[in-house]
Amino acid sequence: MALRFFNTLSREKEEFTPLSQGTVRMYTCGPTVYNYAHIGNYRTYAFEDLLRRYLKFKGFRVVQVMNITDIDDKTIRDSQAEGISLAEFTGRYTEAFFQDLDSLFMERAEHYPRATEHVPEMVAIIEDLMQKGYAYKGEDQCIYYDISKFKDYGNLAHMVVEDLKIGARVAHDEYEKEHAGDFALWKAWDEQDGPVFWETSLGKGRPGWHIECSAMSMKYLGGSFDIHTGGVDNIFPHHQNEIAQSEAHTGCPFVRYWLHAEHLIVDGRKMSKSLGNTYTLREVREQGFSPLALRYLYISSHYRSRVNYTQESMEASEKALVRLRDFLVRLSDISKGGPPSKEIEGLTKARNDSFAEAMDDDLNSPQAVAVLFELVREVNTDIDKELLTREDASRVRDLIFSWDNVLGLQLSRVAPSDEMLPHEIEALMEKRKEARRRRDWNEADAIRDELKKRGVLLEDGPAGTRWKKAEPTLVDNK
RNA sequence: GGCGACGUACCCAAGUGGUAAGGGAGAGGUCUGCAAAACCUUUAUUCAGCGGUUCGAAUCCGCUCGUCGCCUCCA
Repeated sequence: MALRFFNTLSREKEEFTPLSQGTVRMYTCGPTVYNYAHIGNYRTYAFEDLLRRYLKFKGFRVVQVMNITDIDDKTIRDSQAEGISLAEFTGRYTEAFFQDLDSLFMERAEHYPRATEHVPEMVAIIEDLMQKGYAYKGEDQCIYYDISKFKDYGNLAHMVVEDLKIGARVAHDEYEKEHAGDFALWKAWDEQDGPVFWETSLGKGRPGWHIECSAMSMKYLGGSFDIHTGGVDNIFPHHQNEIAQSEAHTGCPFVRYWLHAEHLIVDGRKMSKSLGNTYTLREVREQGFSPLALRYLYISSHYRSRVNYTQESMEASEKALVRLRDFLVRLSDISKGGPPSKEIEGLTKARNDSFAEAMDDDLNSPQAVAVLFELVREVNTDIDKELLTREDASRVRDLIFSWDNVLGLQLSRVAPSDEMLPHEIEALMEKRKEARRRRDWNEADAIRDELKKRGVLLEDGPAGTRWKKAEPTLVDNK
């Protein structure tokens, strides 16, 4: 089975092979730390997390770089509005960003370079671009990239430069550029920048936005690397500009596979400040949903489709997770001895093939999740028939854990039911057991209701009474 | 104006030529003192509409309707 990705460059699914065998180098556009990131941002980061996890599942070593944009118009503007330094301001949101990554159980990338720490690298590229004639200094002392010099400009976005409706969103006179499509590599200092500037050979000023990604990706990954990702809105102009800068600088192909994630929408509508529906992770929690349910929502639709965040879709996600967790608890309760069965061995192998087949096909995670649920139902049926031995259960559990290394739903951390309960809860359970023995159902049901109020749910089965917490707890046993 | 995407059940969502996955919700049933969990059955003769190609179309082509994205610093 071959791993295939939809490459924005060709608009086709292409078989994936890394430049150097066994290692994948990928650059993932990270946050601009001027605010708390919203659940739409995390949709893209979750896609990138899924990508890196699946590459590792396939046996690749992954070197992932995610930039932290800690200087741009917004960070400067908003830090000044608060009257604090740029570093203090961006530090706050950078920290919050990493906390959110942890809450969503995203793996850490290998590098998180900050733009402010790579200005010399950017300056070097800009100097080279000027020398080669791809860049010019405007009357305003800003340095611009001349897109007319780069013959393939528009190749990623599949746009013809002449067709661009100039000035659709930016005032013509905002910058003194030769062409409206030219973009700033270096912005000359002005009073609004306050203390934020670098004294360089290019003059006093600060870097433009696009150049940081070229400089930092190539520094950590080389002039040509395997994968570059981001949200669809970055295709043009950001990623197009990165190509123009990088390839003009190095003379070799910049990125081999461009992958872009579609946006998340809320209640069927685009997130926007005016609609007041740009939720942060904190707000998701305040609505009573867990970050893991959000993660489930993310992977339950394909990354190139829009995903719709609604009350209903989040409730469905929570319930789906409960079903998976209940299944794992059920597996761990199996004590039947005996040899492992050939049927379970065959089933797990077949399902693992289906899982990989789905993920190989451009990360079809909804299909992969469907395979997971099929397995759950099939094995549940076997458990009902008392066919499953402890060894079979262990095999199934191992398979699900290996999938979950990709999906990241923390199924291996589901609290086992032999966890210690507070004494008074245990006493109540014992009391109920007595009541049931006396067939005093009123008493037994009253105790069950009482425990439910305390967040403990009871399930009576043939092997005795099982309990679980209403709110799942995760244990750190990884 | 240019380029492009999408429209599958009550909701979410796979499926790109071989006869409609999966999750949630609803209904009925098995099990259970009851409940919960689990399992079984059930809910699209049909994939926005209309034509065409084909032995065969949700899948390919054309048109129509509808929703949406990008077109210069938004994930």
